[in-house]
Amino acid sequence: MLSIGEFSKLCEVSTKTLRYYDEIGLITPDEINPDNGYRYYAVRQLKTMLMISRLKSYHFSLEEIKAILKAEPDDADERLGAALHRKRQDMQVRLGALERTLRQMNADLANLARGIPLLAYVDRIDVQLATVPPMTIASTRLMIRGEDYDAGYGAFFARLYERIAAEGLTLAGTPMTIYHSSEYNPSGNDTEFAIPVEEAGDGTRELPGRLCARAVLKGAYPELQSVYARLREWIEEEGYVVADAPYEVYLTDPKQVNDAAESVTEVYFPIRKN
Amino acid sequence: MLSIGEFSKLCEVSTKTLRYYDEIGLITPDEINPDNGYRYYAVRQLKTMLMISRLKSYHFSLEEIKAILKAEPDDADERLGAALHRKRQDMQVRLGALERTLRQMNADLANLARGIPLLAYVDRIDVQLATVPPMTIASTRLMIRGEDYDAGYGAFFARLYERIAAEGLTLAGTPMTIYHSSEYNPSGNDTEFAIPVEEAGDGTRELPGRLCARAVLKGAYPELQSVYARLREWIEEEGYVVADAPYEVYLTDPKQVNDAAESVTEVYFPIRKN
DNA sequence: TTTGCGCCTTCCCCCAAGGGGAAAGTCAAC
DNA sequence: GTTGACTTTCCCCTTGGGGGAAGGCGCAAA
Repeated sequence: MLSIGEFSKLCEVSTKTLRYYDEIGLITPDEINPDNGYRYYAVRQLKTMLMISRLKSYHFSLEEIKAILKAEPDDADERLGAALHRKRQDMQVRLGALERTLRQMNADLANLARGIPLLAYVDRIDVQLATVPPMTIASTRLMIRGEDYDAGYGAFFARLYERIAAEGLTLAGTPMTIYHSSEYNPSGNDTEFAIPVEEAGDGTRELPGRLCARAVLKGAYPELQSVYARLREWIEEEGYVVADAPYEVYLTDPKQVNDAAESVTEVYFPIRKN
Repeated sequence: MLSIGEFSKLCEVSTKTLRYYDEIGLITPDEINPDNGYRYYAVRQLKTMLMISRLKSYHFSLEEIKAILKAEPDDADERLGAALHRKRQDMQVRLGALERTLRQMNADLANLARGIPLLAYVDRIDVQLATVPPMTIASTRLMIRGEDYDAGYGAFFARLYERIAAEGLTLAGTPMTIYHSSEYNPSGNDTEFAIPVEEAGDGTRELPGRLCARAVLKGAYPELQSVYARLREWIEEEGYVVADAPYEVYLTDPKQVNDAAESVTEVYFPIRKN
């Protein structure tokens, strides 16, 4: 039997942590003195704690670790293997993200060294006034999360193309996305995926012709926010106000253009004079 | 002027987040209607928010971002550059740690695939009974954090060697560390760095001869905990109890052995029959 | 002008994974 | 028997917000 202090020292885990783990049921002392509440750990629990520490170093949450430890012996190894597999995927994704972040930081540091402010490029985004003619679009509208966007929009456009083909409609432009939400919500935003067509049909609607501010983005989508910022600056400078939901038009097919830096996207804000 | 909802949508940041940022003073609305408390953001604040988002993607804390944004214009770029530099270091360290973790996970997965439980090696750690003769040690004792250990112990042993040389003492063994703390505390533990010497002198003390359980670790220090676990198991099985603070003896010089896998460390637990 | 609906406000509680410290009880060694 | 070390519970704090309630506004349609 080891007191909490001894156990703590051997595991290199604070007593605070051990009490917390007891509280959440991750590892409960082998014995608790009913008179004074003192916790006593069995020596064999050192190995359990070793396992917990290792899984923690693999960035499992305590909840996940608990599930792994509670597995029945007959399928414990299997479940552990599966969990490790999944977590490895996870870690590889994180690693990739970290590497991209580092490249971005390096680019920013290089710019700074040459005396170029980080956001200087925003002011160089070109904005034009555009008169957009009325059009007919085939569209689906739903709530979608920002993170699911990348994975989802391919599928939505594919389904739209199918529907257009099934109805025998004629394509009249490249895909676009209309952002209807009045604010940003991480758990989902009101988004409309649309493709312009010649004829009206089932599941199509009319978009009126109108005046728009337009900017073109060549390159990665994460830069889209800066395009929005620049557009709003321009709109204010020129004395317009926003009249409707903004939309993006994808001039290049993301499936054809595998280098994100080569993709071309237009951003439109419907506007009117104030 | 943009309402909080509009601003939120343009920045792809929730209104909750914007109110929180206002609360902590990271970005406060350009104007607040004194009648109803409505927040209104200036269009030029979109660029500030863009900057915040970018710094957040670099894993700066909101507190750090605030400090960067509040810098006076004359040295803003300088401070930003310095902060980016530091954070890049940080990210590189994290990247390295993540890569090591992934390698460990791969090793574990390979073991599992061959049907070897992850902690099987613990049971194969060899423990012997050892009678340690009394010795004299030159030592310094202090509170040190687990994380500072790697960086610190080189320095402490270097100072001890200096002192031994200055006093003209004769070396009688390799460096060792005695762990006096009765529990593990992440903010610092009572640790004694010691080197055996032949003669008594200033800042030396006697270590009595005694019975010990000893195990040898070949390889990385992170495995030390498993050696502790195995030792305690052995001590219990054999009917002994721990009589004093455990200590480690470094048989190989960490400065000479650059491959951690080649290092050899002994772990001793002073014991007596129960 | 009223009504309705959507937007905005504050307020409070919640998450992970514990850390810090207080007040009180207990153990063990001298 | 006393002291000092150890342990207990309890409560508040951290980061970066999310969820939802209750109530106050604003703008457009009827």
